[in-house]
Amino acid sequence: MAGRAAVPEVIWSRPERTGRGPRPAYSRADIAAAAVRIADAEGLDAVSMRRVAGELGCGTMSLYNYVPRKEDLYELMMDAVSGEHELWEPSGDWRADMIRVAHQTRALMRRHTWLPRLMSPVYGFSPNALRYLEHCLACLDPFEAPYGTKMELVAMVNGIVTTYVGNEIATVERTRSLPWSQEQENAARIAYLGRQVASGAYPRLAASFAEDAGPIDLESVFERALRRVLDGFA
Amino acid sequence: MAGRAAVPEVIWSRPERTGRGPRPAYSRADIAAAAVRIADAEGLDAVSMRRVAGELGCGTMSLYNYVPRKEDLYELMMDAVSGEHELWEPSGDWRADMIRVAHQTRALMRRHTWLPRLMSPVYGFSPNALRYLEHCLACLDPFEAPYGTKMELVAMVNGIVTTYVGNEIATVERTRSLPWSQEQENAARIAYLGRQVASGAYPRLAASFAEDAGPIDLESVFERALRRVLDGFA
DNA sequence: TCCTAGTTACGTACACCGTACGTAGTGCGC
DNA sequence: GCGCACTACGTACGGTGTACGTAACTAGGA
Repeated sequence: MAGRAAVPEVIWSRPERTGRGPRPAYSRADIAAAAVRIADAEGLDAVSMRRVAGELGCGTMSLYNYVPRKEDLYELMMDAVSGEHELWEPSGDWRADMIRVAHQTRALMRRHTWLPRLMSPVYGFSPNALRYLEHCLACLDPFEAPYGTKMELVAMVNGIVTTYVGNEIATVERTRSLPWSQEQENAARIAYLGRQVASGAYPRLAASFAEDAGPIDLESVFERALRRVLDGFA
Repeated sequence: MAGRAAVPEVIWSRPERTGRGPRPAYSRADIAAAAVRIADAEGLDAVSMRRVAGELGCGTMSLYNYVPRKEDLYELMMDAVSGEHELWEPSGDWRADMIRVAHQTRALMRRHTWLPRLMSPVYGFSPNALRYLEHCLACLDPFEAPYGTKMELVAMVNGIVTTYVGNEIATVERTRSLPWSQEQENAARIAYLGRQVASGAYPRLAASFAEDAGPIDLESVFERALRRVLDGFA
């Protein structure tokens, strides 16, 4: 009666090892690492129970001893990458610390491009997620406000990072399964947009199109967005 | 040679009707409406090619005459709900107008709970998406800034709405496919969180937990976040 | 010490998915 | 009026998550 609970169950409340029966061949960390490896290399859609089991070298259904549902596999993955956050002694300048947190999270997400798609408060309860949240709150110690407000700030920063990185990598991830390249895709969409805009139906869009802003630097767009949000809090 | 292009193709650049051959039995609007109806009622995962075809009353493969890939079905859905935005004559107060835009989008997303999951710049080229963007830019006419900045503002507002509504409905959507209710799920997670926090490993989290803030009102959390972002721009 | 109950391991099977391909019928443009 | 592009759609393939049944194993209680 390992899995199949008829009652809600957080995977983290299940002990990894109970003592009875044969010693499990893999740890949760092994499984998470295998799944993350696949997702990094071939995209989130390549992460199937069969594929992960294959990567581990066991039968497909054996995985279900460790992970009652595929959702929980995602949860293990999220916890594993949350563990990549390197924490530090808060500097005393909460604004600077939050900017550092945000940049680190952005780097994390660009390293694991499937992460924004999986981002959800549902995965906010894992050990490493709690550890990360506690660190954010520690950085916010000098920020005099109720914890409710601090939580809102953390949620906001995480939201911004997720949104921006998600947008940054959307076309990249999308064309992974398509028979043409990202450049071709972009060119086709720009061409179509140009035609629409030239129709005269969207004057301001046309003006925006005409305004030559030079090449856009994703990093600085992100930086500006982040600072504006923090300004809104101060 | 209707579908199956080896070259990138935006669905909107394909004419809905070419003239040759039998008159199509359904319009794109019909198809989008059917898909939206299913997604609203049973969740995005219930939207399959077979299911939509069944809803329309045609064979599964007939759908592929209208929609080369399932992705394009999503694109039709996104355009259809974008069309639900009701636009207005800008008031002259861009801040007020953007707040109104944001609230309307939030309502739209809460009406179609699958929308945040599908939100992506990839779908930003559809007719109704362009119409919506043009409207946002019109609202921002009094805001003196280059179009690049206005675009960043619109992206930011959309991002905030998506993030917040996405978080609001995450557990609701999640438990749709689970054998237990959302309330049970939440209770289980809170209970687990309580146990973790009580362990003493997360002092600030514990303090936050202890701080009785009363029931949280999602609407006002959203409102605060939105105003902070707009403040950051002004 | 032995027994047994709770585990691990995993093969088979089912219902569902997206969609490639082939075939038949239809009606517009030349 | 002919030809061809189009619509319609059945079949089939390789994939998915996972329910279920069975065999092997091992730690705890008698």
